[in-house]
Amino acid sequence: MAYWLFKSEPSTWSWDQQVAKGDAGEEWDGVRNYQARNFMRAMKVGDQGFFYHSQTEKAVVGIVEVIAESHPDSTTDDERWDCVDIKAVRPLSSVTLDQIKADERLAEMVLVKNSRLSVQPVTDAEWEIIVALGAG
DNA sequence: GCCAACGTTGGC
DNA sequence: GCCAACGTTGGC
Repeated sequence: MAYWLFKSEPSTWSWDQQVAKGDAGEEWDGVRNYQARNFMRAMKVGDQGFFYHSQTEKAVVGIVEVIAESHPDSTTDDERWDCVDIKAVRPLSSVTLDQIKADERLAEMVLVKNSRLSVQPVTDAEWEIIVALGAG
């Protein structure tokens, strides 16, 4: 099983909105970046990911799970863009970007190295560290 | 609100 | 196929 990170501006699509969708989940649509799309194409049902709020909050706020593998993005007719469906699993006590940057074990995270990429892979080690930080 | 970084587009 | 111009993102 692989781990990922999904980034969203809370004013556009927030954790609360994701939670409101329940087990039915929702498309992670709107991605128009090849790297991010390719990561979504690599996802399998059951993979887990962090839900990250950019902009005002800049924190990992919850855990999501992939419930449908990549398929055409329903928000565009452009066949280049695919997306997966995800559902909220459980909230985390916020792990802020500051905390992540302050932890030298997380210095290689894509979130730190390439902050603009909206869908990213997370290593097993990074996953464990952040889950622990978010245990509250 | 600004600006740096980065990805994408389009002209050549 | 290169590269300049442009648009977008996200941290500050």
